[in-house]
Amino acid sequence: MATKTSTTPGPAEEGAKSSNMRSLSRAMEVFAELQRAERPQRLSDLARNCGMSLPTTLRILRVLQDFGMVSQTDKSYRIGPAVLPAAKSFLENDPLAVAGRPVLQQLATQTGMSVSLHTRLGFERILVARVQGKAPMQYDLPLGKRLPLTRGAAGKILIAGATDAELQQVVAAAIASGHEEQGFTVEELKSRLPEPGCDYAYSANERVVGVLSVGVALTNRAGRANESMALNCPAEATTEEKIKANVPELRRAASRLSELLEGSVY
Amino acid sequence: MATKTSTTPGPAEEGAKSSNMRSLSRAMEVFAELQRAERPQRLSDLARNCGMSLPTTLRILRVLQDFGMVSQTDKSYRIGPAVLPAAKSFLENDPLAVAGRPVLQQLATQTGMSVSLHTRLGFERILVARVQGKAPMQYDLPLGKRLPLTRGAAGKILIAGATDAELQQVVAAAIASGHEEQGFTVEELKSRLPEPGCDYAYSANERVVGVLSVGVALTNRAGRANESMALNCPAEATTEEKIKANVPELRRAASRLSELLEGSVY
DNA sequence: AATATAGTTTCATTCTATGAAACGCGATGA
DNA sequence: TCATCGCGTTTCATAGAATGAAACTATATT
Repeated sequence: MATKTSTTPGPAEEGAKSSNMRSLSRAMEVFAELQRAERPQRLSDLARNCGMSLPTTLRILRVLQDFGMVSQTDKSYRIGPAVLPAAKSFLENDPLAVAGRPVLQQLATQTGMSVSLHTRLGFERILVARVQGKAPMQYDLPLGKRLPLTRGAAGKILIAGATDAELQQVVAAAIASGHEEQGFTVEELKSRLPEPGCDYAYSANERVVGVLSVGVALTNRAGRANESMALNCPAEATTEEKIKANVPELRRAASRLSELLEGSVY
Repeated sequence: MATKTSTTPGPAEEGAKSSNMRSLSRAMEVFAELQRAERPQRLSDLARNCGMSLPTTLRILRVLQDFGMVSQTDKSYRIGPAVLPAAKSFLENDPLAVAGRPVLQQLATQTGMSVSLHTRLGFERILVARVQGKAPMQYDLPLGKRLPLTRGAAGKILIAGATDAELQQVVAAAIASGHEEQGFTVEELKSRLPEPGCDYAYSANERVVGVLSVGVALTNRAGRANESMALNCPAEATTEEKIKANVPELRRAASRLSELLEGSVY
């Protein structure tokens, strides 16, 4: 009764796997490109950035618009309202998001720290759930935020066992998304990652200055780790020692959630 | 300098406009179908409900999964985590959502009632923003909720000037989505709609028993009304007279928002 | 007004998307 | 244990959808 959950880490970013369903893949790239840039985009920008012809891009946009995935004002395009019901559906139906909330809540109460749950998507991670701790964590981290795999305990633990080839891609993506400087190398990244054999990651002032964190991966049996859970705390309220003392609790919560996910026969 | 904003009301639901980009249109239908059913879906269900062959449905799902729009556990599919960043992008960049929030906030403070902002999508409307009033409105109405056009002031005002042919489609969609009973007719619907010439709609106990509401449409110059704003209040805290007394304020807020939307040169 | 730039439509060609059929596989039941 | 069934997956030949060049229109810039 093996349960295999996956949101394939596949392309998700710049064209990679080609072949199947070309037009659909391209449409998804246009859609992704629209999100990447904060500002609304013009047709010609989208076409150029996605590397496709104007007519093709236009046709894609028109269909997406018909379904509300894209809206248009004058000549500029942006994400449309149909994504809201989709997000609602995800938050209400995805086992990770649903089962995760109470687990996070309990852990936050136990530890007094903020707890967050991330899913890997391509070469980034996405914040899927979060519960505030006692120390309020001023900086804002809303649901759906795209975060790097290269920084923060919750990111690093997801690439702890990765091959050099994959780390290379991770680094490239982090640079492309502006999370790392231009010259950032795999070697530098490796120096941050947990020692082999260590099942948790630690970070201090890595993604956000003044914040410490520890993170562990959820165990999707028979598959590369795809989700992670982390504790965050402002430096004023904790120390490396103290936050690491919570790793056993964190580990326990993560196992509990992993088991819940296996159990639910979706 | 006419500003034309549109999220085409087009298909969005059951296949309608066919022709262009068949594979993409079908993919969007699969995606929509996945949201419609709360429960995760099996491949064969999706294929049947969308009226397409198994191989085609499978190929579509695989591509959507590559981009995180869909996730799979064993043999069942559901909406994937990539919709969260998309929703975030919408909420942060869409002029309606962005400009709407402060306007709603102010109106809620002024009137003490809950204020909500909706966008038409296909033959439904979607809750895009909401601010609670003093009387807390117990029932939950989260962002992204799909609501009918046939009930509630915010819905009815969006079809106030519609043709019979269109009302017929609205009625069909409302029945299909379970918002209206099987035998519901266009005539019944018409009896609820505001009198011709009246620029606001009123409802009492229509969608939710014990709630009164008034709604007005935003004026996208040169286009069918696509967005609406409404005040809601529990019956204990107001009366038809009292809530209607707020219509001028509501109208004013809606105009203000409409102007903001025109102004922003996106 | 003239020019340049961006968007849109047309159309012939190519190759992708498609479903029928064959296959694999696990579950159910005899 | 074996046969049967249902569902998912792969293969493959074919139809027709997706594509980009080019022509055309609209909009901005000088």
